Amino acid sequence: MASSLDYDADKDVGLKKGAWSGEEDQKLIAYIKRYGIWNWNHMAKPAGLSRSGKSCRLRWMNYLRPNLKHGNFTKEEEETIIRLHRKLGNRWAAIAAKLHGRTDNEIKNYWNARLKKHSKSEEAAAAHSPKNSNIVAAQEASGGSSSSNSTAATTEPASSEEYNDPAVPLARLWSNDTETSSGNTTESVFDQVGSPQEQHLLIPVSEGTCMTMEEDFQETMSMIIAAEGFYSPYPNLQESLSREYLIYDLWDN
DNA sequence: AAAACATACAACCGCATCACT
DNA sequence: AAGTGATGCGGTTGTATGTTT
Repeated sequence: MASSLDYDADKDVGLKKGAWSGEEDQKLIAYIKRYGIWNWNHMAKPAGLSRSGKSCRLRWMNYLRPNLKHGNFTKEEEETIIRLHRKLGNRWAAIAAKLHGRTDNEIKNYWNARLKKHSKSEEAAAAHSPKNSNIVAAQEASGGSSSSNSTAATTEPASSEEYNDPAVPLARLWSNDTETSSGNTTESVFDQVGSPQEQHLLIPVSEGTCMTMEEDFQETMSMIIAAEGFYSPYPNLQESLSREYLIYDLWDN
């Protein structure tokens, strides 16, 4: 059975695929900030996105979610991954759970890159030491030895400061949020008015008046689009993120 | 300078599992 | 208990970017 989040692949040919634009990021963040996460399949449309729920979820979980770290892994993180992988195997989500701010996807990518690099050197090494495993080789390569000239760590582990830097802007986006550890916002309009299903996608906008979530969101977005001002955390997210700050200013006040 | 190759990472896909009715 | 929808996970692919030849 295809899951509901797979439906897009089969039916909704019109849905956009591929890399997310800054504008799309902006819409998704703004929408979640305002309404919270209630149903990925039904959130995309009112958020103004021609994306599948699955795509939205993935983008959120792997990139837009607050408190995510971006950038190179630290030595400590690297060692943790190796240790946990030895213990848990390819259970990336479980490993990610132990590394705050890192996603399973990121860890998986990192590990696979390492394994690829190591598989070659390991084959050579295997001639000398047949018992060597990928994990051991990876551990040795990343190990504390000063001569960790491992090919694996081409992405040389960054200092804490280094890897923190790129994450700052997104972290700032969410710095004033109340959220769960999983990154889901816990306070949304639904805390006051009930779930979207319950409210038939209607939210109160003033005394005695309601509008649909889509209308409300579009109205807010139009205000934001009209605004100016930039903050440029990521080169490719320049405009979107700057708009985000304006969004939060508007909504927080 | 340009082509070929390597690398990193974002995103997609299919399946498993969970939750609800 | 079975059916259905929603979510999560891991494997894989596509592509942008960097490096080498």
